[in-house]
Amino acid sequence: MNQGKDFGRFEEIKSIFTNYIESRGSRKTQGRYDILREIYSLDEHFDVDTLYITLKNKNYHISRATIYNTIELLLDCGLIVKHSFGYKAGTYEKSYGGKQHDHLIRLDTQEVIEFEDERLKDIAQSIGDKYNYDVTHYSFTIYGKPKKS
Amino acid sequence: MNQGKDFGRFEEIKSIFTNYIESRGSRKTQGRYDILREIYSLDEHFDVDTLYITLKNKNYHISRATIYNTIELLLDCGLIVKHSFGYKAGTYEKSYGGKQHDHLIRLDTQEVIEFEDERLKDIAQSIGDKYNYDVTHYSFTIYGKPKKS
DNA sequence: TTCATTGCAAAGCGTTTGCACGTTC
DNA sequence: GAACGTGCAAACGCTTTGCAATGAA
Repeated sequence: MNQGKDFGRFEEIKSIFTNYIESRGSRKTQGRYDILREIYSLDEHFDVDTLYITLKNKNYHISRATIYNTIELLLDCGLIVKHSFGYKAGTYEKSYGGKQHDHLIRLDTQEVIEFEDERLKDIAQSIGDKYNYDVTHYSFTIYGKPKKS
Repeated sequence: MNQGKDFGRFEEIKSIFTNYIESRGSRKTQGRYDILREIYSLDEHFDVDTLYITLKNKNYHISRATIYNTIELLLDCGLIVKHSFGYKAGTYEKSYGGKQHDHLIRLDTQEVIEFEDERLKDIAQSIGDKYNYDVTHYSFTIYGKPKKS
C-alpha cells in the first residue's frame, strides 16, 4: 500500500529535513515535523488551505502562517515541489520517493493527463551536468488539444 | 533585429488570433489587438501590471480587466504561455515564433538559467501522438543546486 | 438594435506580515 | 535567557466580479 511505502521511508525523509534545518541553524519544532508527516501521508497534490483544514481536523493546532513557513523550508530542501501548470497556483506535492510523472494539459478544458517518460531524467541529468548542478527534480509540461481527425 | 522579426510575423499572429476569436463567436475589438501587438513587441516575459502601465503610458485606454480577459483568450489559443517556475506567478510570455528555451532553477537563490535542448521537442511530440493531441507548446523546468565539488 | 465587451471599483482569495506570546537551544 | 518560531488577524497583491456604459455585429 502506498501510504505504507512512504511511511517506511519516513525516517529517511525526516532526517533529510533535520539535516537541512540544522544546516540553516533553524529550529526543529514539532509543528514542522507534523506538517512534513502529513504531507508525506498524502498520495496526491495538496494546497495550503486543505492541509490546514486537515491538520485542524486532526486536532493539531497549527496556523496557516506556520504551514507557509514550513513549506518554504521543504521547497528549499527539495522535499516538496510547487506545481504550476500555468494556472491553479498554490498546489504542492511531495517530491521524494515517488514515481516521476509529468503532465499533458488540454488547453481548452485544462484537463490534466499524467504520463511517464524515462528519457526526461537523462535530459535533466545532462543539463544539470552541463551547468554543474545537482538535479533535485524536474517538471515537464506539455500543452495542447486533441487532434481534429 | 528581434523586434523586426516578430513584427514581420505579426500579420500571421494576428490572423491566428482572429481565427480563434471568430471560432468562438467572440468580438474582434480594438483593445484585444492592441494588447496582442504590445505583447508581441516585447522581447521578454511580462506581467499584467507592467503591461497595463506600458499601455497606459502609450495612451491606450485599456483596463486591467480587459487585459486579463484578453490574456485568457491568448492562452486558450496558444499565443502566449503563462510561466510558473513554482514561484513568481503571473508571468507570461509570447509563445509563437520564438526560440524554444527551458529553465534550470537554482533552488536556494531562485536564479534562472535558460537552456535549449532539441530532444525535448521530439519527446513532447511523441507524447502528443500517444494521446492524439496536437502539441501547442511545452515547458521543461529543472530544479537543483550547484554541485559542491 | 442587441448583446458581448469594457472600465471602474469593490470584492475575493491566496499569501505575507507585525506583534505579542511560546519554545527551542 | 535569548532568539527564533508560532498564532492570530490585519494587510497585501494579484485576479475576478458586478454593473452601467460602450461599441461590434
